[in-house]
Amino acid sequence: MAAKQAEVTLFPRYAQKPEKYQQWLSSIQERFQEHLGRRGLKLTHQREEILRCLMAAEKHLGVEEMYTILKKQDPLIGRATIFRTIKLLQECGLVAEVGVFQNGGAKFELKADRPHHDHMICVECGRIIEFQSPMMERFQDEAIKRHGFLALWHRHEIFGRCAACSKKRTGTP
Amino acid sequence: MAAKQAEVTLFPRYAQKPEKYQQWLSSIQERFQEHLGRRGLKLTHQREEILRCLMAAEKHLGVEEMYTILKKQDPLIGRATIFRTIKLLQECGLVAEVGVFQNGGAKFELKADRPHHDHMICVECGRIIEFQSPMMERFQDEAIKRHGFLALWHRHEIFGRCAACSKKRTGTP
DNA sequence: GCTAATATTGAGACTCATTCTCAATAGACT
DNA sequence: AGTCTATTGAGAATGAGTCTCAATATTAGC
Ligand SMILES: [Mn+2]
Ligand SMILES: [Mn+2]
Ligand SMILES: [Zn+2]
Ligand SMILES: [Zn+2]
Repeated sequence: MAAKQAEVTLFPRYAQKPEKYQQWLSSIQERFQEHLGRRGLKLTHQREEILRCLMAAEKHLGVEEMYTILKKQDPLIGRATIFRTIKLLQECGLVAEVGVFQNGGAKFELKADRPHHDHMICVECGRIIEFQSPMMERFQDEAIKRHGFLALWHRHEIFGRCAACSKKRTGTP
Repeated sequence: MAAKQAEVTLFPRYAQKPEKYQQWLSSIQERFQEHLGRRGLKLTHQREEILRCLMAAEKHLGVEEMYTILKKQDPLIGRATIFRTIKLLQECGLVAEVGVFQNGGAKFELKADRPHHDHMICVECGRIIEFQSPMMERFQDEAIKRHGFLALWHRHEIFGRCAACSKKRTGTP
């Protein structure tokens, strides 16, 4: 096969350290492989490429976007395979869904090794702002305990206008 | 028309005070009417019934459920009208969407005059637990400010197993 | 490397929530 | 009542996501 390495944009925190990046890359791939092994599933080129696509993209990707990207390398790839693979990646905690907004479909992001964060989504320009609030998480945990709930995952999304779009508004009434 | 009053289950907090309930009912209807008026829209029987349906039900309702309920009084009502009306009610802040979960469609709840709350959703039995955490909201607001974001609404849903379903599990490995 | 057993794939059919279209009708105003 | 609109419901259309199935790729064992 010896296909030329996909032209990935380096994840910013690894921009200056390609060795580290390679390490990170394989650690994640291993984690995926392990999950597959545990369930008697196989590692295929498609699954590898789909994971690579999510690792390379430094943003929240929709299935259609991934399809467009992946088709360049593998014109025969099918949407169904992307959906199926994303599901597998979610199962093993490598990928999270974000921003199931009214219009288009869901978006996904690589979650591996990234600290937990939530999202503010601009309804004007679609920008997704990531934010962290340890305090918020802490009181969330408290509420969960208070109700004897067993939390598996959560979704906290704030919809509104980003700073840029708010500014634009005030200029034109 | 003089149709017999819909057989509504009283909202619990008004169970002992029917006069207060009537008052609440009309205050909400007025608010809806006002919104319609402001946009040159008309108040129709269907719109009234749909709002009444949401007021009477004391839970989070899906469109299909509402359709079933409403058909009993008006066998000709159409799903499209329900969708359209819900959208109007959301616009004027009377109704909120909750728990767009993987499977079936969205659920809705009457929001008018109820204090803000978030949801824990049991992935086993579908139960929806409402909870409040002023502290959480407070730190959320802080994060919003920090990012210069203008929040319009938010969705904070925790998925997992409710206390009852957790208990059931521990009994059978 | 070759084979057998099994999982995977992609095309396209399918599902199902939501939206759209449009001709008939109902609401608001005078 | 009459006029001017907005609304309605039936059914078609859309679109994300899932399913089916025959062809193919992967893996483990030789
Ligand atoms: Mn994110
Ligand atoms: Mn609620
Ligand atoms: Zn914006
Ligand atoms: Zn439960």
